[in-house]
Amino acid sequence: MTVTLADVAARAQVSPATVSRVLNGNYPVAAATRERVLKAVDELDYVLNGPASALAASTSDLVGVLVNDIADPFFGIMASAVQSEIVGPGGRAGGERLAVVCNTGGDPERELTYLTLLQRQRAAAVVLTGGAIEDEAHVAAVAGKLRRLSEAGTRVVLCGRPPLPDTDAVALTFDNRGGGRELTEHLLSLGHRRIGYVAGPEERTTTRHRLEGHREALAGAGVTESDDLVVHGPYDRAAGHAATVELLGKDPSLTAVVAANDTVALGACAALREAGLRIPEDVSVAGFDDLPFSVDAVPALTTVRLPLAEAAARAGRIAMGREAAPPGGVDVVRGELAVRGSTGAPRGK
Amino acid sequence: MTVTLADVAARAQVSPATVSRVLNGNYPVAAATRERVLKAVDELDYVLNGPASALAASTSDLVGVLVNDIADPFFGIMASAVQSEIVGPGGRAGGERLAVVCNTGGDPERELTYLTLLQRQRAAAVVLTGGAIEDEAHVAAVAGKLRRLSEAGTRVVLCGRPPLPDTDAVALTFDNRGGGRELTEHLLSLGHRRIGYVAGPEERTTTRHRLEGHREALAGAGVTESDDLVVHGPYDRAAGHAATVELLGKDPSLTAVVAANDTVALGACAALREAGLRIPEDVSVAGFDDLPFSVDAVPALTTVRLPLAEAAARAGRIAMGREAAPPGGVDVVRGELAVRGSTGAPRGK
DNA sequence: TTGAAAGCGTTACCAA
DNA sequence: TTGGTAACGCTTTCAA
Repeated sequence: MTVTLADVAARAQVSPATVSRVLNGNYPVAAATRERVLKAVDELDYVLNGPASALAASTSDLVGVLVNDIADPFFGIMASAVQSEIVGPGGRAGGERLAVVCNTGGDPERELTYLTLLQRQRAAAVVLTGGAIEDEAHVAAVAGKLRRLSEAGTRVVLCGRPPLPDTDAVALTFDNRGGGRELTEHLLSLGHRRIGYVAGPEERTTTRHRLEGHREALAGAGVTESDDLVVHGPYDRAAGHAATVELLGKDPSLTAVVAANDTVALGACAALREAGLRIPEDVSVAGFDDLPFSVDAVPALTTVRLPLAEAAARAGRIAMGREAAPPGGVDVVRGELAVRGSTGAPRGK
Repeated sequence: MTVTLADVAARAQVSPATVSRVLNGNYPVAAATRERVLKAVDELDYVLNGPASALAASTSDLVGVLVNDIADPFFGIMASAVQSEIVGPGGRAGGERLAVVCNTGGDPERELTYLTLLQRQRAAAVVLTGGAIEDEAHVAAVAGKLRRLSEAGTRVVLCGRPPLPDTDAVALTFDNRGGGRELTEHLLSLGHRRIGYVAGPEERTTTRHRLEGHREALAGAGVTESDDLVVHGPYDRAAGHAATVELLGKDPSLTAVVAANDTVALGACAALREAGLRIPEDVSVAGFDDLPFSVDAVPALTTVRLPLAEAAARAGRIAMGREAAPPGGVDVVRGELAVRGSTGAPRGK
């Protein structure tokens, strides 16, 4: 029915072994022979059987990418950056790798399930993106799974979450605490004192670190007026909207809002507009990430840029072993502060 | 090294065949035996070897999802909807399917490459989402690939693009033309006459159909002032921004802008704001899709809602054969008009 | 540089 | 209901 390696071999008058070698390009093959094989492949319209190949070689050309929310552009960027970096060895011909994007929805169970599924597929690498859940049992479970994966030859990369000790997973982390601090320091330097903070979901590393940075900045400036202006919620627009409404209820006189994430920032902006407030004249909004649509969707948005795509790309390279893993298996991408537009000082009063 | 089916069989005192049956749940197995097997699986921490299983069964539990731009929330929604629908037969235990999201970037070559890669993986199904490229040679090439895939047992679904004759691919199409017409009719009914149109990339089915609907509406109303106010560009923010600037240059007095897509609409809004125009007081903006962030990011945005998630979910069901394919293999999701907020009539003048 | 052949871990058919 | 056992299609020593 379907064309197999043997068929190609027969037509090219060589052994199956030779065809395999040509296709994988990992062994010397005479030019003339290679020609003949390639011609046969073409004429027969032969497509390698991935599963068979994976079984024999005990590794597949699949790379798993776990994301918390695939509908969030943040993870779209991560996924596409990884995807563009995962060409494996084999160059032009057989270096094709396939990214399997797994949407965990931030759910611990699904995270584990997907890890098992990827283990089952004998994935070449697994990249876990975004903040991790801070539950001891779950962290241990994930670490265990990752250990098992590495043992089976799967390269593991953590991108945007803390390193996991006792694991040979490479970690690429963002400086969430530092970024959070700088963001709030910036607002403080503009004269803001009553700053609302829309935090991410509880028990998430990114949430905690960014918030800690915010609090450090406030403490450093001796500002206490904003201490109670913190509301937690999921990393989505609706939550940003709801949280901002709540903050305005708590303190209608606040002059700035920090959103723990850009998607959340858009929801915050919507809530402010609905309340009849102008951005940035009445209230300044600061988002954390640097999504393409945030740049001009909200003019004068103050952002702390995290070079996401680059970081994700590096994660991909590290996953594939094309770049030496950093000492200790940990690397940090420093947040870069970028202030745009005319984000204003608090309105006089 | 790694645990195999045989190990489990040995420990459970049964044959490998029986273990396989328990794991797949497709053959009757005595309750007591099943217990024993499951216990052994658990104790040994056994994980099925996907490639081996796929080789033997000549089908994998991978489902490919081709998207034009994974960083666009539109496709994120599609992908996650498909992902939540692809549980295969095998219920609780082994029904786990993995979605392989492939980012074509709208590039014909990559589309074909990914199709080959999925064929290589012996994917259980392939879902092609978003508008198709209107190049005869390319369409033929894709049709050929899809034919080959179906022959090999892969279910093929087209979601948001026209059906492919001579193919047993199920097509789920959006009524782009009708939606485009209604959108512009709505603006016309409000009194707008000079309406700019930011179209998608040329040679794309969605671009053409939506634009045709727009022109139908104009022609139907006998309006000719807007005939030259059409600019093409990619489906992204930057293009929406640039196109709007260009449109304003062509006709500074336009009172409405239709964007062929929500992402584009956001760029258009940004350009209008930069030009000092207010939305919707000075210029009304109408976006085509119904992305979560468009709803309140742009108050009073007029949108034609396409029930994306539902459509994608149905595509998943159809792909998996859980729902009868519609007669002729084609189904149409009708655009639904939703007018929100206070999208205004043109300013007096 | 090339060929022969032994796996790789499951599935599924045929018996029992 | 269960066991035995050929495939499945490729990779990879080992020899030549």
